[in-house]
Amino acid sequence: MERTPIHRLREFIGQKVTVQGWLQTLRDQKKMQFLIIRDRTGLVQVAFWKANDPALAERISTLGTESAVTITGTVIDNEIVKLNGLEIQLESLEIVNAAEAPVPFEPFGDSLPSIDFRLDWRYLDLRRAENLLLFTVQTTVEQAMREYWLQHDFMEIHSPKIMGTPSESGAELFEVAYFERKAYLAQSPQFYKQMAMAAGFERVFEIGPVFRADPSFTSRHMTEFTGVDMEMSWIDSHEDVMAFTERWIQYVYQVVKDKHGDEIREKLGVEIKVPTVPFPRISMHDAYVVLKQVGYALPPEKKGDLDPGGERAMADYVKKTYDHDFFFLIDWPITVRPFYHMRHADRPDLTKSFDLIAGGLEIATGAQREHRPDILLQQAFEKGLHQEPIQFYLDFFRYGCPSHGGFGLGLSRFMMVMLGINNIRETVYIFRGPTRLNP
RNA sequence: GGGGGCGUGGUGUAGUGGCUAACAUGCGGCCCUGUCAAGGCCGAGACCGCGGGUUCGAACCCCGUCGCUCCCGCCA
Repeated sequence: MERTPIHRLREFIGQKVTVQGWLQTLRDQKKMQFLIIRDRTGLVQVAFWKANDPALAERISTLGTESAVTITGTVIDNEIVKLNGLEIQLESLEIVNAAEAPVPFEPFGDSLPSIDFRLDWRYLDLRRAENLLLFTVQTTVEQAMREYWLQHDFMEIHSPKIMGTPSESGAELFEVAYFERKAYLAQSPQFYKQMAMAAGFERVFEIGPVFRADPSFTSRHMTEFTGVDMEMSWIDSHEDVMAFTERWIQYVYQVVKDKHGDEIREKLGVEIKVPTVPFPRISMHDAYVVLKQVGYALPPEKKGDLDPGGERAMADYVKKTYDHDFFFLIDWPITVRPFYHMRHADRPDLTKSFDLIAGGLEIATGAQREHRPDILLQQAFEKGLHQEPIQFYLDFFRYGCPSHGGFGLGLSRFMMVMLGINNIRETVYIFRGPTRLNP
């Protein structure tokens, strides 16, 4: 018999149905048993008169909560039932996979264990409605991102995650044994998406894993995460990249709001607010002026950069001044940016780059790239890089490479901001950190 | 790498020098004419992360250690 999802049961009043799901609650009384069954779409009460089949009643009595079961029965409209005013009168039940009792923790209890304990039992944690929603929304987010890109003539690429040479700094690379040699896990698809520009693809995107060997113990860092990257050709400046980015984000927010806005409000208490464009743009120079005005003292060693507190202070300022949750922090000094960022022609000390700050959190970094090989090489030397390891990259710019730029964005950070969740471990399917390799 | 905080039944907490370690939830048993955040009664379950010290006496104070967590650095 075909399975009926719980949220459609009302269409089957008076009919016999099969429901498959998890036993969330069992109320075992003298004459009757009530089972609350949950599937991905909702909850339903199942009622059973023990006298109808004492053997079955006995089996039900032994069921642990969270057991996976298949039940069949007749759907009854019953206004006495508080759960959606309907119930299933049980005819048969198959235990697909019994849950041991007790369960390590109660996913539907009043209080939740610490994040660390829940990560040990992540699959149970993921059964919670909030998590089901989060990853449903993430699916929509990625779909909307792709839709917008495809509507604007982007191509999807998949670049390798095993690299032969440390690309940028080398400090945060994981080393792996590669037959007789060493190899490295990619900490960004940066060079390869730029190669697509040299290849004449003109506009590309990639959603894929990136690895950072940073021993960071914060609520917003991971050693492996999903990077959302794009690169576009024939641009005049980083402004072209920002103009695309803000509309792309606006589109994603709109799709999520249309599709899940009510459920997000209901389950997470968050109102999805579609941002207006353009997002405010604030130069690093102006940010320093603002921070001085609002009395935020940056650590003295910060030269041309902001600390996380400074970013949050700027986010507050932008919220008050422009009523906006996003802003671009632009024109970063060359000292704090990588060698491949293009510099302003009239200000060789400033890069044509930006960070996207959302809700006070750094969620993306972008720039126009330097595509002129002689200047690029010179900038690499200035940063103390050696030519040989990056020669393959420098070669991209030798035989006709258009001007280009793009950004890299952290998917889980994006989800944190969109859904107002303050720990990245909650927004990633399975967390990887310096001391977390399981599950 | 630096700093702060926290480690008490399965889980979440209380207890901060006299503890026979408390409460909630979960678990087991019994009871209950349809429950619905079900309810009632009974029960099992922690030697208080680990090691050392102070003290007549330590879950509680001190030192070390491990784990977790948050912040800074770094960044998406």
